[in-house]
Amino acid sequence: MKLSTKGRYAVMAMVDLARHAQAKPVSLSDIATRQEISLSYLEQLFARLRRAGLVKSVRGPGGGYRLARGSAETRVSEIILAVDEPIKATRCTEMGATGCRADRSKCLTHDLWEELGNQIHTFLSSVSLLDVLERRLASRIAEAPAAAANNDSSMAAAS
Amino acid sequence: MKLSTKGRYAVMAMVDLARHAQAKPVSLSDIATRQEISLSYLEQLFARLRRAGLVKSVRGPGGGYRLARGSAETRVSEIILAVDEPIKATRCTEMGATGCRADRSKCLTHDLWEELGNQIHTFLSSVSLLDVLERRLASRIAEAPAAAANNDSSMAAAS
DNA sequence: CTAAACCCGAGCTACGTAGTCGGTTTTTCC
DNA sequence: GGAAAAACCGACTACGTAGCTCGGGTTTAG
Repeated sequence: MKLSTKGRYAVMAMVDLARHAQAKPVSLSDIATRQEISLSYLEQLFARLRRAGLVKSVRGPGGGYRLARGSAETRVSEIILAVDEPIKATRCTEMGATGCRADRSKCLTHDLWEELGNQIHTFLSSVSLLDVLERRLASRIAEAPAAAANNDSSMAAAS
Repeated sequence: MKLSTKGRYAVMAMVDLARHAQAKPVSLSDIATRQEISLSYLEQLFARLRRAGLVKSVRGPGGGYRLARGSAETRVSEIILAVDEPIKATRCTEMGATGCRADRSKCLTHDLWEELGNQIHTFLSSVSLLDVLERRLASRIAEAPAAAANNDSSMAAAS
């Protein structure tokens, strides 16, 4: 799961789309001005979102985009996966399975990154567009039991 | 929390260091050959790790590095924060607080990224070097209750 | 038939990662 | 004391790619 500004832009746009969903479809230029994202860049993002089946397009004047499903059925993880294609993750996966298993010690961290990926995906899968709109971001996740003593709090989302 | 290969290299090196911790300190060239990371690059990483107080150096022949604390007391999150300085996250933070609060609709996703950052940090804080060494990566985190229906499983760690 | 929208892909640019290089300083051991 | 092993330092660079622009289509309402 890649976490870039591209994915963030896509989510911003989709939230905007969900917010302004009405009878009429929403045009990209509306989203562009509201969210301050360039129109042509948005077009690229929505091309991918459409191919992924997350939105439907209506062409011609008065056209625009609609959510393919409801805002409660569209999860953030889907949006990010649609625009940021997955790419390779841990060094050993590039080496094609064998190299990794051959020298165990080299890939001690392998499980760690995989598990981290799972965590991120699980979280983002648990959040729908509607959740974001209504600011329902309950820490769905139980606090880690031990070890969470000090908080070097300088947090920031990944880029 | 930035998730780059730099951070991964640092964690790999620190796990290697924890694994080979003995009476003698571990030299970077040993780590370099075992983990296939260039020596000079490792030097840069360990300079930061040292400044962050995660390792101690011993100079001169037979010198090298030691963990400043035990492997059970060193958390993965600390390593990543030490080498990948935090950087800006959510666009509105760059705009300096006011801009964000002024137009609420623009920052609907703000809470989402912040919460995601918390999730990642919480997870990585819950894992110590010893945990990685012994492959104790229990899904410390409760499965998300609803919504986790489909698994579009193409996962990969962030880059 | 015109204009509003979507659609498409080629191309550009600035930035950060990942890495090199050449050197200095400390310290051990012969 | 001198050689050698290590940490230390900082400047420099190549390269990928994220992020964005441009210039054209194509569809369709009015």
